[in-house]
Amino acid sequence: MEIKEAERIVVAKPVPSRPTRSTFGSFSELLEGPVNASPPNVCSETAVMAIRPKTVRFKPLVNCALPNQTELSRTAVCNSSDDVSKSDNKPTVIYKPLARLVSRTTVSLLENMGNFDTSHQHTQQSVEAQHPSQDKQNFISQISSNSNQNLPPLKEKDQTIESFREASQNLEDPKYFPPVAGDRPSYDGYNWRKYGQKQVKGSEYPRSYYKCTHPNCPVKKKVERSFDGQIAEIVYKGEHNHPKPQPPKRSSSATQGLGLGADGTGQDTNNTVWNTHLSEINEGSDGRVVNQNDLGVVADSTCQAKPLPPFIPISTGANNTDGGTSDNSCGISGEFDEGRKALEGEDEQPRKRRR
DNA sequence: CGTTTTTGACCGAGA
DNA sequence: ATCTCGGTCAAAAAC
Repeated sequence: MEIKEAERIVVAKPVPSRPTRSTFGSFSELLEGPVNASPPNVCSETAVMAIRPKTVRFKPLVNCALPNQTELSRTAVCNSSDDVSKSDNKPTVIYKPLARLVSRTTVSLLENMGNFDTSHQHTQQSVEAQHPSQDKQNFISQISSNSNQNLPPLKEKDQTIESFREASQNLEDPKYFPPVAGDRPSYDGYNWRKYGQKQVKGSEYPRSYYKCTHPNCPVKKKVERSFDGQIAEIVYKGEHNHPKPQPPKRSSSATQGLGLGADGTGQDTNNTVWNTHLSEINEGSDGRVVNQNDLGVVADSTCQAKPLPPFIPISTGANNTDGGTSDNSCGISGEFDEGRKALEGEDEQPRKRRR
């Protein structure tokens, strides 16, 4: 692996140099540049295959984000979707929420670029490649399979999808960006307080630990984000013992940003919906892992129309088995939005979010 | 000024 | 008994 990393680095170098596009008007352009450029190269860069973004990336990499992203996208693109299909055959087993989802990042990037469809499948595969472990593969496979196949109509899922779609739409819409009520009130409708962050060994990205800010609420969640702020993985633990805090407003302007993404999910009606979800999720998804393939959907709608979604594995802690699922639904939508925002500019987010 | 985030240290579980 | 690792705590910093 190490060797590959080295290679990867080498490969990555070219990316930074890209900025030759002196005409970068904005950061977004910057992103697009590498991304757009990558596809073509990607194919040619079969070598990239060897390059595995899996490499652990440390915080300081912020500057490297673009390069890495590019890599990711490339890798994703390079990988053939065939493998993905293969993965379908694999048993649907789930697994520890081991962090490992590069795809997210890739997906997000793709989404931004609009090339999304081209790579998301690959992305999954890339993930596999990156993670040889069975569990992971299975996990991924499941995801991919789910995404490719149509998942059972889980309500939660639907909502998620909708929220994502909306979110995606919002993304496209410049208006969307308005930092939604800060980051705390996650779009999932709950308020979270970060109480820790750590670089987990197996995961590529740092893992953040959040607690629900509600007084007696034991719910916690772990979120792994790529540098670009995209959520690689979310794991919920526990169950909210309180209704969602009602966002101050979502009827008018602000509503667009927050409301759509999260609310579209049904937050306005939240509690009710949540409960529904709880039961639903528990049964349907085992109450453990929720694929966010739907994201892909979002991307799809946004970009081209391709069903393959990036997946974001969301896992709930064992506790959720009983009913913590509500968290899931919440978190999912919320996190996505966050991720999206992150896409816009992770660096700035923290600032914006805070007051 | 109050709240949240950051981040290193600490703790417990598992190997 | 020791080591590793994930999760949490809590002081300091940032907003």
